[in-house]
Amino acid sequence: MSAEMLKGHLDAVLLATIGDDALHGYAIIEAIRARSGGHFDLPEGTIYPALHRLELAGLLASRWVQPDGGRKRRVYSLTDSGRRSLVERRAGWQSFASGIDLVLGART
Amino acid sequence: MSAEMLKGHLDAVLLATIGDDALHGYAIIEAIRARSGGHFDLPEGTIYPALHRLELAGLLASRWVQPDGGRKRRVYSLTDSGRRSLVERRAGWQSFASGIDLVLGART
DNA sequence: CGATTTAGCTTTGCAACGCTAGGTATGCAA
DNA sequence: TTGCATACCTAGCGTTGCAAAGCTAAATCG
Repeated sequence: MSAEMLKGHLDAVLLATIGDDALHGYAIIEAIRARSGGHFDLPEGTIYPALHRLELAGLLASRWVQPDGGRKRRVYSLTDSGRRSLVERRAGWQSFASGIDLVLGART
Repeated sequence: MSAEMLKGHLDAVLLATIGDDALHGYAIIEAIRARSGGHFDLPEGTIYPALHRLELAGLLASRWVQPDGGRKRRVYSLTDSGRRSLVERRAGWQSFASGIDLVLGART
């Protein structure tokens, strides 16, 4: 599932997944898979450009980390602006979802 | 609201709005506005191309109707394939929405 | 009657975005 | 040494919602 449905909601997913942690791209992919109950299994070509986009927009900050044994990772965390945006997007999602629910007559 | 969120869900909205009725484009726009509780106020440039797309895909059928007084309207109704697709899309939406809910930690 | 508003349909072209597909590089186990 | 998992990056494609513009016909109002 999840063909093109994600459009416009990926940013919220990323921001929420990172939350108060500091995660690198690969870990984010796994976290999304886990936390969505297997609903979302997003490819790298989706995640990495999106992270760059969010960093450019000032919602994420990144730094390179060299763990003991293992290769360098780029680790992302929310900026203040990102935290604010997450709150907005959560509300936006709920408003949107209730609108769709009404029209589809689902979850009434 | 609803900047680009609708991407990938418009077809379901249209199919569900038409349902067992036979509606023309303008009426569909108003019906969506009404049934969504004002959440969605979609412009014509969104609706009409989408209707054509769905007709081309065989999910909708259209015919021209000349009402007593008033100008000609193009009236759409679901085909069998469209009805089947609606069922799938409803399920798809619920699956998708519950995935997002899980990740966002909303509506838990 | 003329002017404006509302209903009703169409089309062109843009911008955004998720994804496919390809590539690079590192560490570890068989 | 082969292979796999980890980890990152990017060019380019296809879809899609939307803004903008235009057209026609009915209704409303001065």
